[in-house]
Amino acid sequence: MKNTKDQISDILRSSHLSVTDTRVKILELFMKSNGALEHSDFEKKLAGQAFDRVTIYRTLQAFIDKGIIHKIPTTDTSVQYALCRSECSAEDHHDHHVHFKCEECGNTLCLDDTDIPAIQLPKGYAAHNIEVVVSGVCKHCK
Amino acid sequence: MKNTKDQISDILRSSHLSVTDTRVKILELFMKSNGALEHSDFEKKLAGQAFDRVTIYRTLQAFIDKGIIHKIPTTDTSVQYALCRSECSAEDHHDHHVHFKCEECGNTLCLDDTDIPAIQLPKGYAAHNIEVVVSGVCKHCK
DNA sequence: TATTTATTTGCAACATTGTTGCAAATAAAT
DNA sequence: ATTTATTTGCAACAATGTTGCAAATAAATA
Repeated sequence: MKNTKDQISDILRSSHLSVTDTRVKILELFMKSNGALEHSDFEKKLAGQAFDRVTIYRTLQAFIDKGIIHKIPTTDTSVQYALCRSECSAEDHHDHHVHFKCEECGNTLCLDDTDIPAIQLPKGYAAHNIEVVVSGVCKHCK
Repeated sequence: MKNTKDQISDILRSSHLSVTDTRVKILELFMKSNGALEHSDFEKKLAGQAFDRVTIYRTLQAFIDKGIIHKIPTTDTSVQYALCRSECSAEDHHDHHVHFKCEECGNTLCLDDTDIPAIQLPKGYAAHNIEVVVSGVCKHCK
């Protein structure tokens, strides 16, 4: 059984990204976290550890480009990021699961086993991607 | 049949908001538009007409608070706003319709007649609100 | 392993977006 | 017409996101 560091190196290498401190650290945080993270979370969690704001932006963008993480839509100006499952690739982010935002703890979760139902669009509309974000109370807060 | 200005005054008054130039102008833009609008749209459309940035922020927030408009989630830092239908109120934004973002024209539309299907959440999760944003190609761009 | 090459990082500077307090202007109430 | 309450615009600030470039680091090569 591989340790986390090795897993992370593998993910980076298979995405053709060099293995650097920042990238390892950020992926570690994703793997430790049970929910989505946003940019400011990284600035907080990495505070004092001398990771530049700009580097965090660029790292997250690189992970998006390579299909390692995906964005979750929000109604505010924050951008939530979560790890993709293994099936995702750079070209095709098929994260066909529901996202859940808990109004109590504020956490956003990927409900990996909750499928997105088919939606009957009006005539003339073609769907490429469907995002579902449910808000409410999660099982830990109820 | 009432004209738009009168309709707008009615909406504002019934929400207990004073009828001011900025509010009328912004509601007009919403009524003219066939899709969602974001803050920067107003800065552009109202450019030269001496409406302060801050006033636009406060106007949009007031409209949200009164249930006149609602936000549509996005995966970027923009915030999209669209008119609510008459059934919405300050306490209850029940906009149970699907939102559609066209990848061609960039427009975001409310598909008012497309219902959001029921979603079976895992045990322990309680849903208060469900947001569905479909992206693809709209009927005008196909 | 040492050296070269390619990539990534941190810094500085800047652009954009969102917020707050307060006096002046405007709308509503009297 | 006057008073009262609300809204606006300005200034100043805070937070967030972007770009160019030299220095640092990782990967590739010898």
